Amino acid sequence: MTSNKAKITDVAARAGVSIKTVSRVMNREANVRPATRERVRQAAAALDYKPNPAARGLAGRRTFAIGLLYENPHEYSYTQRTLEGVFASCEQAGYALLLRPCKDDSGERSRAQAARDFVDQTRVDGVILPAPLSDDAGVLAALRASDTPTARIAPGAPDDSCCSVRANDRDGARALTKHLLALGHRRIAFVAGDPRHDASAQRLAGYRLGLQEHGVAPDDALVAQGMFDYESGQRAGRALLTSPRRPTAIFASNDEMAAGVVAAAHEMALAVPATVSVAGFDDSPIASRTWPALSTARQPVFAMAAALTRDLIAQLRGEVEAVRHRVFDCPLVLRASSAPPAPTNAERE
Amino acid sequence: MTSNKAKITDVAARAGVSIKTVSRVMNREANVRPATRERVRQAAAALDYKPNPAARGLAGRRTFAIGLLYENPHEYSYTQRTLEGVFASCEQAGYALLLRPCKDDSGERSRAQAARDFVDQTRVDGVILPAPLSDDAGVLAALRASDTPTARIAPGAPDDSCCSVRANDRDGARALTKHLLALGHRRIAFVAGDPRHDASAQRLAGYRLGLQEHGVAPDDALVAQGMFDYESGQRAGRALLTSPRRPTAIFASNDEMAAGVVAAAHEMALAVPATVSVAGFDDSPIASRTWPALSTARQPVFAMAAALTRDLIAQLRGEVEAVRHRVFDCPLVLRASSAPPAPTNAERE
DNA sequence: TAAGGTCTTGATAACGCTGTCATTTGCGAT
DNA sequence: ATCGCAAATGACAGCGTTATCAAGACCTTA
Repeated sequence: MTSNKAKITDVAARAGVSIKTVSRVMNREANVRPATRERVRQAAAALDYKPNPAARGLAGRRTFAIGLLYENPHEYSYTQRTLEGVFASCEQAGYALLLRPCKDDSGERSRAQAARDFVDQTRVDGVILPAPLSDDAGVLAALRASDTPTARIAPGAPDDSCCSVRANDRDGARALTKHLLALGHRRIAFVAGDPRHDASAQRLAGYRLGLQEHGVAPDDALVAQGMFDYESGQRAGRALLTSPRRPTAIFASNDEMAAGVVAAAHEMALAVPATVSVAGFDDSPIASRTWPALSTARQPVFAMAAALTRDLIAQLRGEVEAVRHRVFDCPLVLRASSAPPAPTNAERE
Repeated sequence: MTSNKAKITDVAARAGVSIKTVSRVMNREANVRPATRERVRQAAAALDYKPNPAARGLAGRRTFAIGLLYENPHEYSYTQRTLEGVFASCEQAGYALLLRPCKDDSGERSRAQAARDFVDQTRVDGVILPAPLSDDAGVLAALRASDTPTARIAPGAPDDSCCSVRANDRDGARALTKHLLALGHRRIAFVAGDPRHDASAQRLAGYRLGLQEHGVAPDDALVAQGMFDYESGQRAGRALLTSPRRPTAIFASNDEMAAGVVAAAHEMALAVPATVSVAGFDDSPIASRTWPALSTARQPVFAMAAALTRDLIAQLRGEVEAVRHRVFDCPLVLRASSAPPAPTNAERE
C-alpha cells in the first residue's frame, strides 16, 4: 500500500511538467495539450495523488464544500432523503458535504447566529436551506451578509438571489382532494401544517381549489390546524372525528399527521377506510407503515435536493446565467386508507 | 456589519502581539500570560476574528473535522439521531462534521473504496463508523491504512485500536423477554435481525437467556429471520402467525420489524395485544406510531453517539491513555402492544 | 548581585496548492 | 524560411495559519 502522501510536486516530476500544469489537469482547465493531460493523468493515478483540500482552499479561496443547514425536523426521513439527494450531487461534482443541525426551539436571532457561525467557521462555498429555514429572514440575511451563495428548498417567495426548488404542493393537494371527491366523499376535512412552512398554505389552497372545482362548499369547521407532527395530527383527528357532523374523509397535509389521524380513528374504534377515509402527503416511510397504508401524494425529495444542489454548484462554478427555480410534481400514490364513504342512512333506506 | 475578513495579523496588530501569540490564544495553548491572553481575546472578539480552517489545516496538518460514514439504514431516524449526537459533541469541541453516505448495495470492496476516497479527499481527522460498517473488515483496513483514528458504534469485536460504544442489547432483550414471561406468555416468538449487525446476535442471545432463566424450553420454530426492516418483519409475522401452534407473543428485535409484525396481525384480523402481544427494540419513532404503540427497549442513540464522539476527539487531542469501550443500558418502555395472553381453551373450561 | 532556570514571546520558514503573468511552443500564412 | 498569433507551459508569489527554535522577560536561589 503506497503511503498516500503524494503531492503535486511528485506528480509534476513524474510527468515531467510543472506543478501548474498538474494543477490545470486536476482542475479540468482548458488549454492543456491532450497528450500532456494524459501523461499527467497517468502520473497522478500511478501515485494515487489526491489534491490536499486545505491547500486548495487556501490558495483558491474556496473549500469545495457545501453546507446543509437544517432544523430538527418533525420527520426524520425527510431530512435524510434530502441529505442523500444533496450528497449525490456533491459527490458527482467532487464537493464535500458539511452538516449543521440547528435547534428549532431557538429563536430567529439564534438561528441567524448559527448560520453566521457555520459559514464563518467552515467557509463552505454554498449553503442549502430546507424549509422552514429557506424562509427564515435572519438566516437569509446572515448568509447574504457573508456573501455565501444559497439555494432554497420550498421557499415561500423565491427571488432571483437564490436558486430554489419546490414541490407542486398545491396541485398535489388538489389532486388528492379530487381523488376523495371522486370516491364520493363530500364532507372532507383538512389538517393544515406548520404555518412556518409555505407548503402548508399551498396544500391548503390546493384542497380548497379541489373542493371548489367540484362545486363543494368549503366549511371552516372541517379545517383543523396541525404542526406537521404526529401528535398534532392525532389531536386534530380526535377533534374532527368527535365533531357533531363527522367528516367521511380526512386529508392531513402530511403523512406524519395522517398517521396521527389513523391512530385517533383506532382509538375511537372507527374503521379506516370503511367509516372514515384518510389521506396524507409526502409518501414518507410512515405512509406505508400505518394500518391501513396511506393514500398520499409523493414528494420527490431526493430528486429535488439533487437537482437543487446541481444548480447551486453550477452557480458556484459560474456556469449559469440566471438562478433556476424548479417545480416538481407530486404524483398520487393510492393505498388502502381511502375508499368510497359508507352509505348514509338516507341512502340505505 | 464588519466585513468578516479579519485575519490573524489584524488581531495581532490590534492586540500588540505577534501572530504566534494570537495563534496560541486561539488554540488554548499554555504559557501565555493571562493579561496577554485577555488582550488577544478582546482584539479577536472586536474584529470578529474566525481562524481560516484551510490555513489551519494546511499549516497544522489536520482539519478539525470528523467524518461520519454510514450505510443506507433500514430506518432513517437511527442515522439521524446518531448524527445529532455526533454533531453535539463536534460543536462543543469546535470540530466540523462531514458526511459520507455509502450505498449498502455495493460490495465490501466498494465500501472499502468509498472509505478510502472519503478520507483521502476530505482528510478528516477521525471517522465515526455506525454498525454495520463498524464491523466491515475492508472499511476498517482502509481507515487503518490511511492512519485515520476511528470510533465504532456497536462493533461485534471491540479491540484496542478504536474506541467504541454499544448498547447492552443482550440485557435489554432479556429484560423484554422476561416482561413477556411475567405477563404469562410461554410461546414467545423472536424475529432476528440483520446478521451483519452484531446487535442481532446479542438480542437473540438475550431472548434465549431470558427464556432459559425462566425455565422455558427454547423452540427453534419460534425464531424467524428478519433483516431489521419493515417488510422482513411483516413476512416473519405472517409466517409466525399462521404456524400451527401460534405464539401468544412476538418479540421482534427492532421496532421496524415489530411494526411489520403488527401489520401482519392486522392483515389477519388478530387483535394486538388481545390475541398476540408484540414487542420491539430501540424505541424509535415508529414505536409510538403503530397501533397499538409498541412495548420496546430504549436504545439511547443520541447519548451513545455523543459520548463516542467525545472519546474520539479526546483521542485526537492526545488526551487519553487508552481507548474506551462504553456500554449503555436499554431501559424498557412499556406501551400498549403487550398484555397478558388470552386464556387458553383449557383454562377457560 | 549574579547565575540558572522557567515562563513568554516573536521571527521566520514551511504547509501544498492556485493565480498572475511572462515565456515558450506550435502552426498556418506569407 | 519567416512572421505573427494563439495555444501551451512554467516561474514565482502568495493564501493564512502553525511549527520550530531562538531570544527575551522574569523569578529563584545562592
